[in-house]
Amino acid sequence: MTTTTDHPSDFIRDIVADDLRAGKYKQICARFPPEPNGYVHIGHAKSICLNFGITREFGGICNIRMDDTNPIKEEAEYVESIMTDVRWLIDGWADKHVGGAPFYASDYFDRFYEHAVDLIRKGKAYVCDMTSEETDAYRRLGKASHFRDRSIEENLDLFARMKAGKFADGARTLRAKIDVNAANVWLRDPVLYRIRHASHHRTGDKWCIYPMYDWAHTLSDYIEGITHSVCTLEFEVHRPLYDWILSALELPEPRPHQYEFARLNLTYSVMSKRKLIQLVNEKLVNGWDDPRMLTISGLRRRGVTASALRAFAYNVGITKYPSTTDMAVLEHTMRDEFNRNAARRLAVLRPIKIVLTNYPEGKIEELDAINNPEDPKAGMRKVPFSRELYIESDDFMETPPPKYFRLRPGGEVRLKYAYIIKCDEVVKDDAGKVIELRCTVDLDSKSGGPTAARKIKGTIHWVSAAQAIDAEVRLYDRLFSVPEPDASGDFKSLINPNSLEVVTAKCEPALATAHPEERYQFERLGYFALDPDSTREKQVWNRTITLRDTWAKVK
RNA sequence: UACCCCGUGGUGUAACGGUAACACAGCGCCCUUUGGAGGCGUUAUUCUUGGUUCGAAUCCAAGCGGGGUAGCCA
Repeated sequence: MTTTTDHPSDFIRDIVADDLRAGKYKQICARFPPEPNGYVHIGHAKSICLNFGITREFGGICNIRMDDTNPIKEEAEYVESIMTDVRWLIDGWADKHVGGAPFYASDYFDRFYEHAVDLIRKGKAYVCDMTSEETDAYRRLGKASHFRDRSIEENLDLFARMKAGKFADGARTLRAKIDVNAANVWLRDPVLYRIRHASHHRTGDKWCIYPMYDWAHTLSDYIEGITHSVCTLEFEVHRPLYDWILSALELPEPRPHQYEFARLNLTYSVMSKRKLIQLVNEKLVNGWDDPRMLTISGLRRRGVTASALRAFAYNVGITKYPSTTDMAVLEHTMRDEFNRNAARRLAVLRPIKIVLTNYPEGKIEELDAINNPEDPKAGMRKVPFSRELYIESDDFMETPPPKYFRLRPGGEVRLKYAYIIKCDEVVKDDAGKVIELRCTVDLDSKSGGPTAARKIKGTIHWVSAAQAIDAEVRLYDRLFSVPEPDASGDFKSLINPNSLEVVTAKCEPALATAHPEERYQFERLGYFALDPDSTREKQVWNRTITLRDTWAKVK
C-alpha cells in the first residue's frame, strides 16, 4: 500500500540526518526556488515534495523563493500561479513549514550589489568590456580577458556607472576573477552581472544591471540561512562556483551547501518548460491548466489530488541516476488512492437504450447500491430502476469475440444491483445501427430474490432512462502516443489524437448533488471529477483516469 | 573534445562489507453482482575486467555505456 506517512529514505535525507546528528546546523532550512517564467509541473512537484518533505520530517522550514533575476522572461502572472499550485500541493501536509512566503531574489538586489562591490574591493572581480562572443571564445581557449587586470578603483568606478545606466545592454559585464584555465568552465571568470535596460516585474526600472543565476542564487541561499540547497543535476558543475562565492566573500559560517538529484522524466510526456510553453502558445492544448498537461494546475483540474501527487513523488524516489519513470506509475498512484476513497456511481458514457418488455410500465423501484465496497462506512444509496434503461454500447455485441461475457442476442447479463436480463430482440435503424435492445427480465433475480444467486458471468452498469441526468464528460488520455515524444525532433506531431473525447453521458440521479472536491468512480469506467466549467444547468466531468482494463488487453 | 556525475530485473527504487528485496509493468490461477479491488503464484537483476577482503551490488583501478556542462538563461 502506498502512503506518504512513511518517511522516505534517500541520500539527501541521509546527509540531512548526518548534519543534524553532527550538530552542523541547529535547524535545517531548505528552499524551493522557481523562476516565474512558466507554470510549475509534476517535475517541480517532485522537488517541492523533497524540499518540504525534508523540513517536515526533520523539523525545519522551507522558503518559497522566486528566482526572478531575468526581467525579460519573468511575469507576475507566473508568480500567482506558482504560489497557488505550491500551496495546494503542500496544504495540510507541510504548510506549517513554509518560511513566510514568498521570498524574491529581487528583494535582495541591493545586498547583491553591496556584495559585488565587496568582491571588487577584495580584488576578486572586474568589469569586462568584451562582447558576449569574445567572452565565449576566450573562455573556450582558456584565455584571459584584456580587462582582467584593471585596478580596483577603475572597476569600482565602472561598476557604479554600469549601475547608473551609463552603458548600453551588453557593453560590459562584471566578472569573477577566478581561473581562466580552470578545468571546470564555470570557474573561468564567470559573468556575475550583465546590463539589461528592462523593467522588472517587481523592481520596475530601478535597476539596469541584473545578477546572474550563480551570484543571485548563492547569496539568496546565504541571506535566508538556507542549510541544504537542493537542486537538479544540471547544476552539479556549478557547485564549485557556489562554494567559491561563499568563501571569496569570506561569509561567516554556517554556510549553505548544494546537493543535486535527478529531475523527473516520465514516459508519454514532455517536461521542459520550453515545450510546455509551445503547447500552450500554439493552442495544441487549452491552456496551462488543460487536464492533459502535467502542470500542477492541469493535474488538479483533471482531478488528481495533492495527496496522490505526493504519493507519486514518494514512489519515484530520489537518486542521482537520470531515470525515466513509467507513466503507469503515476496512473497506478491515482487508482490506488481513488479506489480507497471514491464513491461509486452509475453512469453510461455511450448510451444504448434497453426496454424490459415484461417489466410493468410506469413502475419505479428504488434499489440499494453500495457506495464504496472498500469502505463500509461510505454506506448505501438508492438507485431508481424502471422499464426503460440505458446501458453502455460497449456492453452489447451482436457477434462477440470469444470470452466476451457481456450482453449478446439471446444472452443474459446481470444489471449491477438489479436483475438478470436476457436480450430477445435487436432493433436497428435504416442504416443498420443498433438503436434499441428489447429484453426480458428475470423478476426473481433481484438481490435477496429466489434466483439472485444464479451464476451469470457478466455484470454491467446501467441507468434508468427517465431519471437519468445528462452531463458532458471529457475523456482524457495520455497527451502523447509514444513513450518518448522527446526522442525524435518533432514532439508536436506525436500528440495523441484521442487525448480528448467529449461525450454526453447519462448519469444516475445521485450524481446531481456531486461535490467538486469529491472523486467518483463511475462503475467499470474510471475515476471522475467535476470540472470548473460545470454550471447549475449542466455538469461537466473530467475523467481523471480509467480503471484498469484487462478486457481491453484480451481483445 | 575537456571537465563533472551516474550504471541493481522491462521500468523505478532498496539493500550503507555479510542470504539481492519492494513497487510498477507482464504472464498464469483463484475470487468477484465493477473484466475494478483483493489473494496466490510466476518471469526477470548487480555493465565488463582486474584488484583489496574470509566475504564485494557496496571499497579501489581501468574500460565500456548513459547523462550533464561549456548563455551576458535558470
